[in-house]
Amino acid sequence: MARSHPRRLARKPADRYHHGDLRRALVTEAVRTIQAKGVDALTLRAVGQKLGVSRTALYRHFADKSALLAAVAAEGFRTLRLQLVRSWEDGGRSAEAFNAMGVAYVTFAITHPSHYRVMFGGFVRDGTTDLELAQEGAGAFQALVDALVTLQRNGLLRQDEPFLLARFIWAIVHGLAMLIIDRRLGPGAPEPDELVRFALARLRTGIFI
Amino acid sequence: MARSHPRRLARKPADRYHHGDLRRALVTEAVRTIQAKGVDALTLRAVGQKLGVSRTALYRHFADKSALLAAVAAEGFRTLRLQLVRSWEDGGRSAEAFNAMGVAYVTFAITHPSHYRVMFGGFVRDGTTDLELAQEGAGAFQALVDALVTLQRNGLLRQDEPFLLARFIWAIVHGLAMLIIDRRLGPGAPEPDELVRFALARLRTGIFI
DNA sequence: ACCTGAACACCGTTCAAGT
DNA sequence: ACCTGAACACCGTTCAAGT
Repeated sequence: MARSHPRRLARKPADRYHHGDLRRALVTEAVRTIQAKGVDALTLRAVGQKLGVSRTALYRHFADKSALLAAVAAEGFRTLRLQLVRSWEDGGRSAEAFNAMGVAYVTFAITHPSHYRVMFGGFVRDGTTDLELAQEGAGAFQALVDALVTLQRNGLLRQDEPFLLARFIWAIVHGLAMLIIDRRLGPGAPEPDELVRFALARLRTGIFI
Repeated sequence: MARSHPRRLARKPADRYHHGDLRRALVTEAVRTIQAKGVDALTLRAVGQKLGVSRTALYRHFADKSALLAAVAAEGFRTLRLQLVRSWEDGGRSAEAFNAMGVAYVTFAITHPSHYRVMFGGFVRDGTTDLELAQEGAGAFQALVDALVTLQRNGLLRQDEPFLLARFIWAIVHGLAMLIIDRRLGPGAPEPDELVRFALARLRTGIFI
């Protein structure tokens, strides 16, 4: 009965230090804020406040705001890779599964537009070569390369240099995703699915006569 | 001989008001700063100072920073359109000229990475539908559509719906441009020219067997 | 080691006031 | 109409100090 007013929120948590993995909690909270209100709305002060931690506690785990954003981007690439691999494997590593990968890629971007922008929008400071970010980015790319190599082995795809081919495919889905997110395709634009389907169909036949 | 120290810079310009078109000067200076030091380095205070104007003079011509960035983006789309049209016409509106347009697009982005990012990076406030920006963006897109329609008329291109086809092509060059700018293609990536050439070659044959 | 509050330098924006 | 300086609210970051 030491507390006289149990209904009131305590000003300080029982344990003064953050319990568990503060670094992880910071990234999660940052992702949540970015998804909900956009990158511009992300402030270190608000993130700290949300976690019941001072606004400078973050500097124990990240060099600066850019480093936090790099972690957010890395997290995004990990999620993206998992979804790509799932589409590929669930579809039986077939040409149809390749199709599903393309749709999954664009769907991820449309579903998490702000997060996707952090992954690609140049928010991470230029000089920085964040190791985790580089690895996760390369990992997502590798999922695409693996699928292409498999298709080539099965005689379904031209024998182009796999990395060059992968960069080309990546540019297509990335371009589609970005244009859709930025609402640059105009009001009369077709649905994302239709765009992806058209792109894949033209990759099948070429566009020239 | 009223001035006792001619060598010293005058604190104030002879005429207290900015001469000529301040709006135009603000955009030009913003473009210059962005190109030289990136979007993050753009501050309204610095722009004003560079033009010998107070830091709030800008608000006579733009609602806020986002509106200035919209004008910067619109300017970028205009320049891009001019370069696309020039490549198309100088190449004789041929299939080869179409090729040149693709190279010109990616070249523009690589030559003006920060400016290009402003055009697409979601810097312009979401709610805003800046008229000038919408028009210039549509104009650049139309240059691509016109070229495609001409190629179709000449029997060089499949008779797909031109706008759908244009969005597909746009996604490809935009995706290539963004990945290159963001240095996402890795250290072993081929030169931009090679990427564009490969993309166009695969658009010719398709990628499947 | 990890966290804190106070302080610093900086920014976009507003506003009453000047010509 | 166009421009100005002062002021406001906000932010990332630093730092000496606490446990």
